Amino acid sequence: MHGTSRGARRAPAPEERKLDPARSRRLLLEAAMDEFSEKGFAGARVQDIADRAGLNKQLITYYFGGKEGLYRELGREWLRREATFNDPALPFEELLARYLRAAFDDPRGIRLAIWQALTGEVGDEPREDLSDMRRRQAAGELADDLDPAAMLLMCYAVVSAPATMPHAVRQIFGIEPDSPEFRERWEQQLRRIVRHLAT
Amino acid sequence: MHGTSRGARRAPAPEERKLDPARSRRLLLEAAMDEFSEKGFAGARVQDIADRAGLNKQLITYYFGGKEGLYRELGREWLRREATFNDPALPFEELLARYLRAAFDDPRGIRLAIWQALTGEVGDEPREDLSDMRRRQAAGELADDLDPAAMLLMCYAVVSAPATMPHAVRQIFGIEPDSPEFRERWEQQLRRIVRHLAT
DNA sequence: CACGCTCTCATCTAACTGTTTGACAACTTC
DNA sequence: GAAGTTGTCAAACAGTTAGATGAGAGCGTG
Repeated sequence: MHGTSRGARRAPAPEERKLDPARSRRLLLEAAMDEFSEKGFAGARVQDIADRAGLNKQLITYYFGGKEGLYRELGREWLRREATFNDPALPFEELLARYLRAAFDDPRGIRLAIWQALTGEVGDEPREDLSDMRRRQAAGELADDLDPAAMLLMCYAVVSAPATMPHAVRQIFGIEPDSPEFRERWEQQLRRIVRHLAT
Repeated sequence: MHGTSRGARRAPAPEERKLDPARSRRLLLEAAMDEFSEKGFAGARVQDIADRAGLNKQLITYYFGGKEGLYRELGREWLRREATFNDPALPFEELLARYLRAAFDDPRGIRLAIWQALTGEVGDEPREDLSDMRRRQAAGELADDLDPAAMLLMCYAVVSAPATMPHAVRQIFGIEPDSPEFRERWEQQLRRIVRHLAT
């Protein structure tokens, strides 16, 4: 494209701008996250994404090269965010609770991941690091007869459960999966389960 | 093209009987289960279902009134099958293992359920019965401080996990979710977890 | 054999979807 | 302020899909 000769662009009108590429990109990505996490790739409509962003659908092609490009960009972006979470200093119980709350507050990432899993899309995510879990096991936070890998998968499963099987929540608990009551109850139970698995 | 009345149909499998409505229905349902569980409702193609069944796609309209009718029928059928499973005489650990093996042997039902959950379809499934779990808790199969409802949801989650998050399995365990190695390892770990939760 | 149910095949169409095209306004640069 | 670039939009386009229709073959039964 244009060479690096272009210096710092003139301050782009701090207040209100009619043409704001960065803003448009962001709006589209945000709208796409909503739509794709809600309906999946096949179910999502480019028109709906554009409508939600309040922009013309043609901009999806313009900025991302089409529906699929937008979808991929979304996956990449979310992967970046995902990485910065683990805190070795926290007790495992707290760490799990943190993940759980994040999942409740914004289930879109989880829904997107599940959809990718169901449609058999393979992301190039790196091998999961088990060293932290092993350390916790050595420190007595996890019983010796349990497999750190299995523990991790179980955690993924139970944190995602409210998002992936809301129908089961309604059936079993008789309350809405996103209600404060359920959030609290599920978190407390997970805490207890983790405690049981430490001994 | 078509003008010549083609009396020579392509060899219609001499020994196999044609014109068998029950068989056609079954073939279509089976093929539909494959396709829908694999690609979801929006992603599945009527043509593909017909191809897989080795039948004409028009029969889908003929027997089920269209794609959606077939989809609904599928949900109803699977619900019926699901019901007959619980065996109160079995130790909980064994019961869980049974569910797990069933899930491994045929993940289509689980995949379909997850897809329904993601797309927000509400089946009219009955309220889940917790009495058996309560009985087990009273009998000492589940620690007193744990919620039977939470236990049940956790079981659903961990049994479904290999089907709903195969990518996580590959990341964490480094093996294929449907490999015998993983099946065995996951079952053993779930058994141990259940044991931990009994005390 | 004639009749009705089962099934195949080819064709059509109506709707829908993602993308392309072209016009044009907003903005930058000189 | 003029020229050129970038951002945005509306309409047209091309591909796909589910479903309808009609002609007709296979097959059991009266």
